Amino acid sequence: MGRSRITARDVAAAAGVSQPTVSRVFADNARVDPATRDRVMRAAGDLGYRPNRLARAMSRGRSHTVGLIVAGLDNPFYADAVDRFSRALQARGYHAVIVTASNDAADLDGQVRDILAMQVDGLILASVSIDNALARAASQAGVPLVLFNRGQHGTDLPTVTSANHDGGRRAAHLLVDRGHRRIAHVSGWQGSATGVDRQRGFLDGMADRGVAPLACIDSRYDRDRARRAVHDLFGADVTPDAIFAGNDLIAFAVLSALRHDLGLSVPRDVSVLGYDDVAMAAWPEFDLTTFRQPAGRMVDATIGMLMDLIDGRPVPDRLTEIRSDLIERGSVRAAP
Amino acid sequence: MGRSRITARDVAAAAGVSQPTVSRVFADNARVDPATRDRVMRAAGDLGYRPNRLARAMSRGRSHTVGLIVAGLDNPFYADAVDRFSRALQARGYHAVIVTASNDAADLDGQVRDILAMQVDGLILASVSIDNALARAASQAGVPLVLFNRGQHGTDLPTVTSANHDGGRRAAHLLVDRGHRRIAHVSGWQGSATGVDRQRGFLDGMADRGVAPLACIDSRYDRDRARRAVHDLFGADVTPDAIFAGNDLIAFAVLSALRHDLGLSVPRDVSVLGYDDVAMAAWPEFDLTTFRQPAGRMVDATIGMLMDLIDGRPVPDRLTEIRSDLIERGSVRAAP
DNA sequence: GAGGTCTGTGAATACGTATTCACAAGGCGG
DNA sequence: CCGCCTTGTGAATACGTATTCACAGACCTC
Repeated sequence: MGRSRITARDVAAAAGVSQPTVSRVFADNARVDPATRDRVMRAAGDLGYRPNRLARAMSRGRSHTVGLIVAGLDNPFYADAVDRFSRALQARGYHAVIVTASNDAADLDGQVRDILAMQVDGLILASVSIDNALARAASQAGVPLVLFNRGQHGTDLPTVTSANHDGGRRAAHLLVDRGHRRIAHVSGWQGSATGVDRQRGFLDGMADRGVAPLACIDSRYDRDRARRAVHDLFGADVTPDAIFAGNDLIAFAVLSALRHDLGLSVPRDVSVLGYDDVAMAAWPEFDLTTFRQPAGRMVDATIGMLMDLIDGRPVPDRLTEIRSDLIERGSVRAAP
Repeated sequence: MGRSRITARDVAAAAGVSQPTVSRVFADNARVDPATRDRVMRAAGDLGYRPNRLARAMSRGRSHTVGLIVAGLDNPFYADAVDRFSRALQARGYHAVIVTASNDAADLDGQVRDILAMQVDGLILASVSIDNALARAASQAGVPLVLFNRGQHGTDLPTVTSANHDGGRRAAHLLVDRGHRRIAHVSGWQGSATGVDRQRGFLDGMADRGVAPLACIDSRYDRDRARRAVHDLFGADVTPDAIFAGNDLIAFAVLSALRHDLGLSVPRDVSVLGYDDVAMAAWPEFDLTTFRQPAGRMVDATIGMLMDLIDGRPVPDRLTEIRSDLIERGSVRAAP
């Protein structure tokens, strides 16, 4: 097991040049005699040399590495996002160091400081919010960060989300316009900006139409909690005829509870509306009407913003909100 | 934006000691006077110093970083595995550099060499198989690797999988024992060891019982292909009364096709058996009987094996197969 | 043909930490 | 009181690359 890595010095010796010349050949920005370059490239090929990225990072002060901190990988939306992030970064010569976090702020602090010690060039926080102390630590270290789909109220940290408030509002409009009057919201976690914004949008949208919402129940993005919420809703005197769910996974849980626990039919008895448009939403078991968060566009915007920050380019907008389009399937009834 | 990272030298100056002493305090294996240690720790705390992990890696020849190459993040089983891997590695002071790969060998080669240049201490290949040239490149670089759930026939690379052949065989036994005689297999990709082993096990299990399999169709882990396979099966003269699916995702596609395209009832008309036991299998829409691949145990075994290899400890078994237990739910009919 | 610019390369050094080596101070046994 | 061992620390150096600086030679201009 040869820990005998080939170094630029080895290549230099083989090609009859000095180590800096090898470095210049691989740097691509310095002028090298074509004949010399050929010799070096041939020697490098023969020896199987690849520049040590750690050493390069040390020397240039750029690791070409980005920290990707994500919670909720059990949600296919975020699994998909991680997939896209990693590909997008690779395409730009970067690599992602992945850290899976809980929503526990104490853990997160250590994890972020740990990953900052790895000299990442940037930080993406997906589905995770951070406090000001942490944001300051990152900015003090000169490491830019972008929040993905989990804005932070009361800060001006660069953020990419879908237009959650707008989506929530349009959800309310849609359900009212389809003739529903007893509309409940099984919301996302009210400790997350995503959950809060969608709920506020929903409430504003209801107010727009002059209809009082039946109830808002926090599911905390938990399937069991969502199921119990449905049971509670249907145990009351006035029962909903439509449910707006905080995201698709919640909507699936709501569908299960309605159909399998309560024996109700969707959308005949109750309409269900989701948010995200994960792949499963199109499966015939769910056939979920939902607002699509365009993961591809959101990831591209995030990467673009991060790269601008890393390279010191001005960032047009610190807050990018991408509109969610309604994907109409079969879980919300047609207009009466 | 201060690129002005605090270095050990700064801490040394503040504490009135030399840089190596600071290094010793943080190394934890060298003897330092308690009073000195206190002064250094205090200074480090005041300045917010954390050792630069890149420099540490350069100096020690250990990056405490592992490459995690994964395909199929759209399968919740692998999303869950990534989550577990990242947590398990963090718990041991390691970090994961994630690379999402397709099953295209040409891409993979570049990606692996790229990540080797990052001086990772080890490599985990999840749901990805590699050719011998690549394995040699890694071993030549002195970087151990472990295959997770995608063994490689004809090599002796360290591998952790579930007991796929055994599982396939028991799948056949179960279906025959439940009175089925027209059993089809909508298999996983026959370019993957996982898919091949489960199918071979299935065929051997059928032979054990003296029942001829109705058909084996390669779904390539693709939902549409699986759906077409079901259509084909039910377009033939003899139609199946049970289907063993290559994994849970395939089983879900099969269920959709049976119920929504063909109007059949499960398990009354057809039994469906899966493999993996992803979380969704327990949802009432699917209620899937399946073999559980214990992700936690498999990940632990993988990490354990990799750490042994990294630290130069002898590895008890290069091939770890973890038995899959049957999780009986409602998609396979009871004994007649 | 002298002075100037341009091109290509090597020597030296920086990046931040860990480690080896040397050394001073202190404790101890004889 | 001398030699020896132990303990704690600093000076020097290594890890592998990128970059700065200096310099040699080629080429050009007037």
